[in-house]
Amino acid sequence: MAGEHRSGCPINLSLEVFGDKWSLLILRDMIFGGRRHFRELLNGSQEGIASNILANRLKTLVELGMLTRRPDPAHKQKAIYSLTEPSIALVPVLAALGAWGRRWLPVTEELSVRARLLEEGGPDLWARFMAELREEHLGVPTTPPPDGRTVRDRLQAAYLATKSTSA
Amino acid sequence: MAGEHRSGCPINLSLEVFGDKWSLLILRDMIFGGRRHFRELLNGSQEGIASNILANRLKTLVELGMLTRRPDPAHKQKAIYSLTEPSIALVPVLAALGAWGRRWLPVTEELSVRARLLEEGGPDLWARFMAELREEHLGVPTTPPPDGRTVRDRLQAAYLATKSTSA
DNA sequence: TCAAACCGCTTGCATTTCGCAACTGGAGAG
DNA sequence: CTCTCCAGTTGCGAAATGCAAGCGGTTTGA
Repeated sequence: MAGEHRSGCPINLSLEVFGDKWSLLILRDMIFGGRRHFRELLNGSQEGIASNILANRLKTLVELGMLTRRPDPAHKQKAIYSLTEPSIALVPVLAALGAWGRRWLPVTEELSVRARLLEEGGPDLWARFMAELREEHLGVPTTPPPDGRTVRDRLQAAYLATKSTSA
Repeated sequence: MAGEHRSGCPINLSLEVFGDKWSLLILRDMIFGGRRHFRELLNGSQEGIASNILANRLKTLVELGMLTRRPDPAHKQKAIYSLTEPSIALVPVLAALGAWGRRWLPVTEELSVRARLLEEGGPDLWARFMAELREEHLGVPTTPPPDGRTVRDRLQAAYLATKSTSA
């Protein structure tokens, strides 16, 4: 499975992990949307991923160590997907990518407000967000949110507020 | 050509631009390797891109506004590709991606030393590098390098030094 | 108790993209 | 005049993509 690499360049190796149109969107939905189950990822996808492609990407992301998969103890047929440290560490990459896309591409207001907040928050906000993800996905305890709301809640609230005013 | 977008999310739109295994490598070779011609990109590619794929990607990158193409006045059959402001603005994204890949993937020492310097240099170094790229590709004058060497020269020198010691 | 909805996928199949190798017409150099 | 270089192009088999339908099992709600 660990096939040959085209080169040992960090950018190339990164592209070998998520150099396709879907993998990074799945990670985005898990990171920012808090999705953990197959159906949540399938039905919640803004872009409409097909189930076979989702299944295939989840499998390879698990094989690559970007995700882990375990059965849901409360629901025998559900599987829970969790982020790993490498995928949590993508937060700054997603922030940079979101900032670039927001500046140069025809984004919609409501779907880019999260990117704006993440950009404005800077490395401190990213670190806080990553700590919350570690708690949620890896069980690593963190301090409670400074203002009582998690970073994801704040991003989500901003998204919903923008959506309602632009509707 | 400006077909439909799957969504207005900045991450998704970014992936629609370079969500494949080659486009970002071409931009990387132009940004860090200083390549401007088809043959330079074809023969200099660490990863061995095929000529039809290179031609196809250059065409779509031009159509998307990430590159411009013009004939070489000194050599009638040569074409010169130039970065545009959006592609120059990818420097922070490439820095973040390189830093991530360097930390989590099996990179080689010589091919990741550039990523390390870029990470250590931080936003100031990125801004300096982007100014040099604007001068080189867009004709926007900038101040001479503070220490007499361009950022790309410094990155390249570090790469060559690492390569010779690990050979 | 039993049907309906939901669970994570899998399968079949048509379309698109990828990628190798060979090749093209034209220009530059000696 | 010929050899090399130039930016691609063409043909074609292999692989990936994507749509729609289906699968065996589980949970839910009446």
